[in-house]
Amino acid sequence: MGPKTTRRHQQGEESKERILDAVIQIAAERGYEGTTVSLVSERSGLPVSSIYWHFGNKDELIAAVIERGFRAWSAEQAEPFEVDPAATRRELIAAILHHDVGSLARRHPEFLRFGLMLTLEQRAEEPKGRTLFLEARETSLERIVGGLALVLEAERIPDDGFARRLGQLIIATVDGLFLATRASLDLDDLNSHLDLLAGAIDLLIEERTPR
Amino acid sequence: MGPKTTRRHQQGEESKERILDAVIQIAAERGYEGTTVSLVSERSGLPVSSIYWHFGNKDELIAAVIERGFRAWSAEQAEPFEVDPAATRRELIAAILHHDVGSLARRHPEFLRFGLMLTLEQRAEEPKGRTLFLEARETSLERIVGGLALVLEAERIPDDGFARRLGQLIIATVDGLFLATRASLDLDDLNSHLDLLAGAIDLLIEERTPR
DNA sequence: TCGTCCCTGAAGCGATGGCTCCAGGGAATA
DNA sequence: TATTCCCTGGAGCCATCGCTTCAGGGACGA
Repeated sequence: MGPKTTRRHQQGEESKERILDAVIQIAAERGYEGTTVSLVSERSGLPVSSIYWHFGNKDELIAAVIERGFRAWSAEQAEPFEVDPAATRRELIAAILHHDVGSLARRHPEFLRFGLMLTLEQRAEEPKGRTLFLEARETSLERIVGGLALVLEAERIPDDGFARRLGQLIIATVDGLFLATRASLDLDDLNSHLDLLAGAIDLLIEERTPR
Repeated sequence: MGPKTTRRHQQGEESKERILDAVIQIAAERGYEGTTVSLVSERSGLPVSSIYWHFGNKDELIAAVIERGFRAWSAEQAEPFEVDPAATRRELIAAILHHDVGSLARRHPEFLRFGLMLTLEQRAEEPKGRTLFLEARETSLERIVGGLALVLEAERIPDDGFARRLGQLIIATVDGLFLATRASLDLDDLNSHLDLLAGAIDLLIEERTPR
């Protein structure tokens, strides 16, 4: 399975990375349709034939960049993330928000931006990259719902889909806040809005807590 | 100022409408770049030359469709909207949400969808339509902030930008929820999430109320 | 009935889209 | 040194892109 000519193979991997770097940059600016192979070639400094040699066609190229982005983000999510045991519930929720979704907006803005574009689009035949992004998003939802379910359980709140609804609300809000950074909101505002959101979620849970 | 040949002029207006109908349909599916004049011609049944005769070029065409969408939505927002005087604050907030922003998602989904695409995009020269959409969005924010400010005032909560932050949170959430309808959320869920959001806003205000 | 003006139809411009082909170059292996 | 295999370079295919041009057709006021 291993490559025969290591050195040469390594250079190929580097080329792939350079190409994908160019793709995510362009795609985040101009969307699927606006991402042209010749532009990718120009910005990456590699010839068109290399792009096709590595990725086969445009759809696979786009899919590859989504996959790489999701992998990078997943790796970060998997990092253990410690919380002060004395933290309030609200602080705990805020921590989840910042770690799980806020990080996406902060550390992989191009990935999220392009992913949201793909989400909005709809063409005759679904780009592979769109499917991948939606799956990634679903995975992320499950993660958040899992975290919320633990919180609800600790409060003895029966979870009849409540955690899921909260999770959907959270993801939606973060998406929307990120979108707003494309208009007039700046990144610092985004973080403070995340805290506001954490407060709102906390209060919604409080309201449901039996006593 | 009036048209000379009324009948012919009227037909021209109808053609314009048919063209814009085709544009918003295509643009909501495929974005700015994916909206080609020849496709618009095909779907509207009118020749390319008519499109250019009416709108001059592609950028103006896109701008016109955004403008029409915003006008339609504004007209609806301007409609008086009555609230039960006995309504709770939460119900009042929910009513504002449904009337001001929810209506956009429900009644002009293509407009919102395309607008969000434009918001995400960024090309060398900003399309006129994008600027228009962002202005529309700003107007809408002011409206909501105005409504919230009244609520805060009634509760004697000092408004040091709190209303604006809530407004931004609301718009972001609605955008995000709409986005989610492009993935897996259905429209009924959107409405129930709006109520959840109204509850969250209500609780955030409650928390700030001096007593 | 005539001329005017709004709009349409068809043809076609240069540029660019995705994609293919194929002759190599150059490191690794024999 | 000879051979193999990964990758690159560049020319070029055909379709379609945005956009333009211009000769009319048809309803109107005169």
